[in-house]
Amino acid sequence: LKLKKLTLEEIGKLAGVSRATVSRVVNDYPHISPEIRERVEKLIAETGYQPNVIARSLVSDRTNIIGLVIPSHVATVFTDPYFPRLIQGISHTSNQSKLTLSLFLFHSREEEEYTMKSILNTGLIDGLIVTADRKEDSIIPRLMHHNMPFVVIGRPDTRPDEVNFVDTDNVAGARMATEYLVSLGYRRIGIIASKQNTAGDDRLVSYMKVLEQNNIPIDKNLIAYGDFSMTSGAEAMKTLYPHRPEAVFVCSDSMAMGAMTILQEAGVQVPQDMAIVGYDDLPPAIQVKPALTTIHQPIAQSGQRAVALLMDLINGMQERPNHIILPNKLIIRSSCGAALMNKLNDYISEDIVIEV
Amino acid sequence: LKLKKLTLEEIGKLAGVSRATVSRVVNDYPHISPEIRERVEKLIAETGYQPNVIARSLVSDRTNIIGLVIPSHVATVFTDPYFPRLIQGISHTSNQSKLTLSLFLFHSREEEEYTMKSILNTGLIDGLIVTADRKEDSIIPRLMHHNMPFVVIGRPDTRPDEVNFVDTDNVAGARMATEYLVSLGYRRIGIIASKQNTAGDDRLVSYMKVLEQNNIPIDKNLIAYGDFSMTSGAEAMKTLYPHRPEAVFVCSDSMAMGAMTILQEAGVQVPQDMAIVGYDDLPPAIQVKPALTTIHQPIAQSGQRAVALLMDLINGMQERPNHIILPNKLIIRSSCGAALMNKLNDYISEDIVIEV
DNA sequence: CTGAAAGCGCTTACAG
DNA sequence: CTGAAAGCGCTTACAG
Repeated sequence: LKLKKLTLEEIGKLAGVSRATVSRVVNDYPHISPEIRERVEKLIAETGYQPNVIARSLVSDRTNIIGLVIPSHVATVFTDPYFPRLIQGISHTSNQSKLTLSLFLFHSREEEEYTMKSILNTGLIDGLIVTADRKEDSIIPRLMHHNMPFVVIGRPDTRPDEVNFVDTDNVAGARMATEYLVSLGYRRIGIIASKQNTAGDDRLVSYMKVLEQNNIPIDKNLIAYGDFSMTSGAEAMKTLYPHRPEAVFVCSDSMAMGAMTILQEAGVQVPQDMAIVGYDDLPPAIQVKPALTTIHQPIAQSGQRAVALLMDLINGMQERPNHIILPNKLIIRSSCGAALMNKLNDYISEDIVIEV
Repeated sequence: LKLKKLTLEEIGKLAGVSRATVSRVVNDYPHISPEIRERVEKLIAETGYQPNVIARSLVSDRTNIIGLVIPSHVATVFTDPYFPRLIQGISHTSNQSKLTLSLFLFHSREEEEYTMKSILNTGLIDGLIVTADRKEDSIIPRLMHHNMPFVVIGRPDTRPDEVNFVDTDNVAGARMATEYLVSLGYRRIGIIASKQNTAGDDRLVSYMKVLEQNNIPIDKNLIAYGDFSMTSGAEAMKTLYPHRPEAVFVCSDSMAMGAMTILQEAGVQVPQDMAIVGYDDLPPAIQVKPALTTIHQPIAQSGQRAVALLMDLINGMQERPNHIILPNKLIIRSSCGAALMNKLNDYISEDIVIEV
């Protein structure tokens, strides 16, 4: 079916040289006579010849294909805008590095099992980027038994020390969020957290610490959990709302949007009646809520860094596990008072952006 | 760096047969003596041997890798939940068919140019799924000059007859949406449409036709356009709102959510003060708006059908271009009166779902 | 039913 | 600086 493509051999014949020489020209081998190089390059340009990457891979044992793995536990939240954002970052760096990105999205344990086996054994994939999940049967421990280079997005639950990962500074992010709300004068500050991953843990712990430091008692009625989906955010807000929080730190923008639909139905105005701080790096298209102050998590950048780190691993440029922690920013979209500004400036000013 | 993997040759040595025989066992060639087959299969199971797909591809000229191409013009709306949904469908069928899915997301024209050239010439990709765009420099006409099998998601703008595509029945969908609003008794029915693609065209034309058939004058002030993003939906609603529509058909759920934030700020209750019909197949996680009636577009299913069609093309099972048009459904989440029900039942009952 | 051999399109020591 | 040759790990006529 496929049309026959040109080969090195044929270019060589046309140029009157051997295929070895053409190969050397293609691969920028330095010691080639200028005339031959020119002749061959002209022919390549004219014919549009491009080397067969499969043949090349067979000899080099490198395909320049990397995989993004979304474990089956995570697939259920795959429609969250977090993932397109992550994919944008990964894809961008892959393109620049001339890597091909394959997407492995598993819809069941069996699919995951079968496909992972194939990924690990058939030689198609040079390395993997894996989104963290925390289930018992996580694929991360399993990956550690193989020699496939991989980078985790988010700090993995088990044995993070032994694994390469890229994460954002969730402790500092949640601290900024909570201190911001405290500095606005609120005392009854709720949280919609998550037990889904270590990011959720870090944010909850950091929130509690800030309350303690400010002598604000922790009220369990003001702590709810979601799974990062909009609906779970709405459900969580339903349980929080009866306890009359003045402010809520919602640990993802998607959950925040879900939470706000409940407030809307209840006739609660944000931020006048209740302050909300979200968390994520959703693109402008999603940020239609000027009322929503958020912690900006550089999702796309995480993807970029993950690809760069993975390339180092593939090239053997990395001895011990590397942990990249990217800083977050507080993005304030509504106006805020001078007292707040002073307090925040004292704190970590470069991490705070005011967009009014 | 990579550990040495087992080869056919080595399995053969262990089993005391030639690599040709092992190859035949692996590929289920029928005429093999039972003893040898059993011996080899046992060895394969014990060692976990899996054939090197690169070597296999080099001889078969097939990689079983398909690509999903998001043109650079479309990449800006890639964070819309439409894409994860589409990817879920494509990925699911790819996994089942033992195809590897590669994602080509272009951030600039140059990236698109460079990468498309490589896709078309290096032999890595067996076929492509392309999301439609309508710009002058669309990659679709270009693809037609090559012998790479491809399927378009959405009816392409130019020469659709010559191209394989999967689309949904936007004419029928928009008709259902508009007739639904008409049957509720509304006369001032607005639309937030889009000029981005043929789906937008079809929906707008169908909307206008239904109004005409019901002797409702078309008011240009009630027609606005967006680009499928939430913000554009919000912007569009800002221009519509001053003209006091009683109802608005918004041609995507994302735009509908954007539009509803404006209504919220204006204190307009949906559906009490204004009826809204959206369009898409967003997962339950996004559907936190019971107020929002929508046309259900089977996005994931489109992806599944596209993969199936693409496989046929790759296998040469398809002579002339195939156009798959999937039906939409009207999903009503708020209560509706008996008069409406009668009218809708007369119309196309199986396409209407009431979820109260 | 099974094996030796050719070949897929490259790369890369090795020789000259 | 260049070419002939070996080899990457498979598949598949061809012989037997």
